[in-house]
Amino acid sequence: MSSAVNKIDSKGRVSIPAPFRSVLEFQGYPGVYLFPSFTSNAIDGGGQDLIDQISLSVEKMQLFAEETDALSTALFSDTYSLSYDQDGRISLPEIFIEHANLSERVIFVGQGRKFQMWNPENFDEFKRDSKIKALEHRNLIGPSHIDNFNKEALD
Amino acid sequence: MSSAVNKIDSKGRVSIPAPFRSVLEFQGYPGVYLFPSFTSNAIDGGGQDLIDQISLSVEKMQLFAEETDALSTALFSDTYSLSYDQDGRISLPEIFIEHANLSERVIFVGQGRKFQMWNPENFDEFKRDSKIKALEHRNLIGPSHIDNFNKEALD
DNA sequence: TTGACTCCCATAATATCCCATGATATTCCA
DNA sequence: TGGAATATCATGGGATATTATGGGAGTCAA
Repeated sequence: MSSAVNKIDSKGRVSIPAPFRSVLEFQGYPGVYLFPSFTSNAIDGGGQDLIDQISLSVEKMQLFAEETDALSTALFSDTYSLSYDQDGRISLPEIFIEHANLSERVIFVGQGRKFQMWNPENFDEFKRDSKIKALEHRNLIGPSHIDNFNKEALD
Repeated sequence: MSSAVNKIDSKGRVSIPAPFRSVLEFQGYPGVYLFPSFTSNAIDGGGQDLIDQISLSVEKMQLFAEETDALSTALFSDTYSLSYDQDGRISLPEIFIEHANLSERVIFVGQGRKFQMWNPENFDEFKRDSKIKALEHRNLIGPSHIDNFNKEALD
């Protein structure tokens, strides 16, 4: 998966990088699920697998707390299921443009089962952040495929 | 899933967002069932599936209840079945305008099999509150997708 | 008549389809 | 192996379809 920078064209379209698409299609749905990252100015994305997993967590949560019902409403309201066109492009809802501070270009960063979309400049900044340094450190300890994805993103 | 803001025009009409319509029509009836939410200043909406499901649970409960009418009255008295016109618009009964405190615009919030209609400002507030509460009680909830959202922050 | 509602049409904005092109990557074959 | 033929991909842009919204005209009831 690794990472790739693509352009947002004048119509607001952006290509999902081909390697990402093949993973998504393997999961059965020719499109992506996108939602704003809770903790950073990025967009979290994934395929059917990711959304199935999240739905499951939500159901579990609802056994324990009524207020999580409210939370899932809040989260799902910002979750979009976007199927891409025959050229593999989607057009981003305004809310994502704002949340991730996007303009010309987007970087797709693979993270195993999911991926993130960033404004490339913001991502560079984030890379310098200590949280990523911590992930780098994990590479030294025990390589996993998730860590490999992150390593490439950091190169 | 997803959400969309639409306008209430001078005649009191509002378009049901196209993605929602296609789900409703798939359920066999070109219209919506609407009823005031019990728990918030919002309107709950859905298609044939939702109403079938509610009817079924009411019937089940009535097998055990003495005052059978009270329950279904409570549930159905404020439930409207509104078919939309060829442009996909409905006009909202006054009771909903009041209950959800609507004026210019409505936000439609998808929730899987059903959806809600809110005054956009009220919904923003609701969204903020539920996220804050969820963060406060994160430790009580256990492993969940909230933690996924926060994993980066916690590492 | 007036007011509420519906049907119908117009329009602007947006989204989608479809094709072209240049760049890069991959394959194939002498 | 080297280099031409082919395929894949990101991107641009024209044409078309869909959508949300405004407003005119008709219907019906009070």
